[in-house]
Amino acid sequence: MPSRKSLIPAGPGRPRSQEARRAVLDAARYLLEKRGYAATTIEAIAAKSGVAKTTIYRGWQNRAALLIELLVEVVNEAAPPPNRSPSLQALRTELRLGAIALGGISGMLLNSLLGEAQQDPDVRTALLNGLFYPRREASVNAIKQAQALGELRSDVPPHVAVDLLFGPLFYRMFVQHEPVTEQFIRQTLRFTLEGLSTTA
Amino acid sequence: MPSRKSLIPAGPGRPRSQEARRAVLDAARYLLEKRGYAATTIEAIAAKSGVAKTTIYRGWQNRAALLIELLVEVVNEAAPPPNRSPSLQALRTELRLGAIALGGISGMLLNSLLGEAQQDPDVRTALLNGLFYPRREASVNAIKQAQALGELRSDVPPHVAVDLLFGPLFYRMFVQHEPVTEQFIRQTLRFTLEGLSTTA
Amino acid sequence: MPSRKSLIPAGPGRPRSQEARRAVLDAARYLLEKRGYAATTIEAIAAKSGVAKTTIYRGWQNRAALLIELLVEVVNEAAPPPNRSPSLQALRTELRLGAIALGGISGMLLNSLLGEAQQDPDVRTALLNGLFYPRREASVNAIKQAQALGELRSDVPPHVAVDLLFGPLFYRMFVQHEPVTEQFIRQTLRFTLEGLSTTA
Amino acid sequence: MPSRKSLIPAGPGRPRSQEARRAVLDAARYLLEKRGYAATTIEAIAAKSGVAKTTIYRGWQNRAALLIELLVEVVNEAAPPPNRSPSLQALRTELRLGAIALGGISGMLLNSLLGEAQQDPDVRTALLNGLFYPRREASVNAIKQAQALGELRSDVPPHVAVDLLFGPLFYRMFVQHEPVTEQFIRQTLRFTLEGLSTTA
DNA sequence: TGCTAAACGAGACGGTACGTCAGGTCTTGAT
DNA sequence: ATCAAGACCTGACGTACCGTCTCGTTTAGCA
Repeated sequence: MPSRKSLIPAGPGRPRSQEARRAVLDAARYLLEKRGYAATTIEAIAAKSGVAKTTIYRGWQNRAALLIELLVEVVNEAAPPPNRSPSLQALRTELRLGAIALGGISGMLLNSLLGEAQQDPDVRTALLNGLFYPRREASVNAIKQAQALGELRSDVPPHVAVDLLFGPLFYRMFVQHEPVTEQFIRQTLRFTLEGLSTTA
Repeated sequence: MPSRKSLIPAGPGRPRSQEARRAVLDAARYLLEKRGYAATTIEAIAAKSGVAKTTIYRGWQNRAALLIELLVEVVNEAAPPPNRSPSLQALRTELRLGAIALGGISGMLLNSLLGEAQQDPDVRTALLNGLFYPRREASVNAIKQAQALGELRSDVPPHVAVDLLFGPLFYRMFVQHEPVTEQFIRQTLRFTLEGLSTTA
Repeated sequence: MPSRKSLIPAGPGRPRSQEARRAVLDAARYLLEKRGYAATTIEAIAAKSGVAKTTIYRGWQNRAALLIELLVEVVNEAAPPPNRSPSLQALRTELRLGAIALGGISGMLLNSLLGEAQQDPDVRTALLNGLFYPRREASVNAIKQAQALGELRSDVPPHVAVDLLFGPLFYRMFVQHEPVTEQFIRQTLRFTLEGLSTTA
Repeated sequence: MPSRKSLIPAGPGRPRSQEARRAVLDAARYLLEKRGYAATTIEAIAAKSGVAKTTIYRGWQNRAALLIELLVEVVNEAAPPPNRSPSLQALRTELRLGAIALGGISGMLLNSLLGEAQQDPDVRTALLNGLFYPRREASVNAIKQAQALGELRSDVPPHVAVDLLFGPLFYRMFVQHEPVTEQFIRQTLRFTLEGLSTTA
């Protein structure tokens, strides 16, 4: 058995149950996959996981907080956060991984949460801090390095370049007017990067 | 007094009240602006508008249908559907108008509805048919014409080109990691079009 | 089918369902008998009766209000309110009927409700107005008449006389230190009335 | 510092805290007075007294047990159990004392506990054994003695006589249809005893 | 002009889920 | 061994909206 998180001073009282925490997240994941976002209620999660509603509310402020944590977990599983080799090639990889990572329930989950984020600034902040900013940081660095190496034109602000690259992917994800195919990813990369490259 | 829609045979019984319809949409709009998406419930709309819930449900299948109609109305008000001069310049205009049109409540409303669309295919279909496809059609035509005139390279599928242009805008709209500024629109246009143009 | 209570002006909107009302009271009665006061929760009543919780709360402010109505109903069933022949004999009858009426679930129910009345003045008021005062009134009148006829001494305030007669019965009911037997009722009547009568 | 109960061999481990016990009862009393029966929850008592819920449950089986102990304590404080001079005069005193003792929170507490007793036989038993039977015993003895001395007629079973005397008092206490005044106590005594006495 | 049919307002209905509260139990570390 | 602290499961609370239903009341066009 893994010893208690001794990093946290472990105040008085019975410690939070890690088993319960896991059971909740697993149940939420199961429900999302099998029955969709709307059916993934706190009530249903409690019933499925065997963890009491009160315990869930002790661990997360609301449904959104729980699902954001789950989303981050699922996404990081599918596409580990990129922390090395900030090259142009890394951008290709990140874009591809992103497309894959957001393919399953996580895409649906992200979309739904962005809907909630519209009404609740806390949700938005949590999504940005938990998911977008960390990954964006890496991509921005890759852009900067490519600019330093002369691979990309320097008159494009890195943040804008990132949006030009990732925007089309997320656009199709959100609106779903057309499917996100492997070919579409290739085309996005090619046509956008050619435009941004100094060889233009 | 506005004459009845006499194109429809007008069967027996009392005709639908156009005043009620307007009152409902106006109340929904008011509530969206003042109290947000979540508070814009059918119940609240009924109370605010003085129109009975039953009557609302006679006119729209559910809350989403009502709000989609409202969204289309508001967007078309702010940015009338582009039906002439399918040129490269039209694309610039459309992109700018889109940014403006989605600036107020309509952006929030669209985001929230896309969240619902995730769970309800009907909502998605209605959004696509009512909002996206018509405007997309115009943009695609503009791209095609520009390709025919040699202004844009021909090896880019028009649908993809549209996504490359509009993706970054919607991306920022949805995620709101950074604001959609006038400058950002300009940069998107410039860097994307330069890349897609034959002058590259 | 009994036509609508046309005594009440029947305002706008769908009228309250009398079937639902009956089903709720019947379910409450059943639960009280079979599973006791504590188990007779709104939730259980809703489940048993098939009437939605919200509908129950629309009809009664809380559990106590519902149970008071049931209590009054049950008691009036077992011992119809005495409205004639205000004689000494009527007192005997009323005392006997009271003992019988409070024998079944109504005794338990009354006790429990008096407990709640302790904490909630509204409950107390409802109990007094719905159950105690009307019947007390009749008994007081009987006493007065008997005093006028010279059957009872006149220096006893009627309200006090009523309490002397009914107190012992309720005392045993509430505390249950000893059972309320037919003999006890007889003894109460005899020894108390002998003391109160002018023949003393 | 109050020395530990050193009569008990003081086995291993930390001795049970008498301070905790007192703190619990005092907190319960305070809460009853200030915020009523419903608000006197175990949770609130624990918070107010600084004693852990676990410890409370070690000392009492449940909330009712705790409150019964408190009730007995409070009542015995206000009206010490009558253990001498079993005379007719003692009955007068006991009745008066009872009225006084049940005047404050103890009346409310007793009523509420009798409500609970309805659903829980243990509560009833505890109340009878802890409060009613001991005092009743004394009153019954007083009656018997008075009968032996010829002060009271002998054809009245002593238990019944006690109920005739105390019933009216408790009746008004429970139902609270009218206040328990000093005059009412006098009247009860006078009219009941006159009836029961051989001088009738 | 009166009949008929549908729309209207009002609001009750059966549901689902919410977030909270207290009950009584269990698990820590500290005394 | 007992304590304070506090997490745990359980069950009920009362509320908010959902979308449907029944009323009695307009409001037209047709007869």
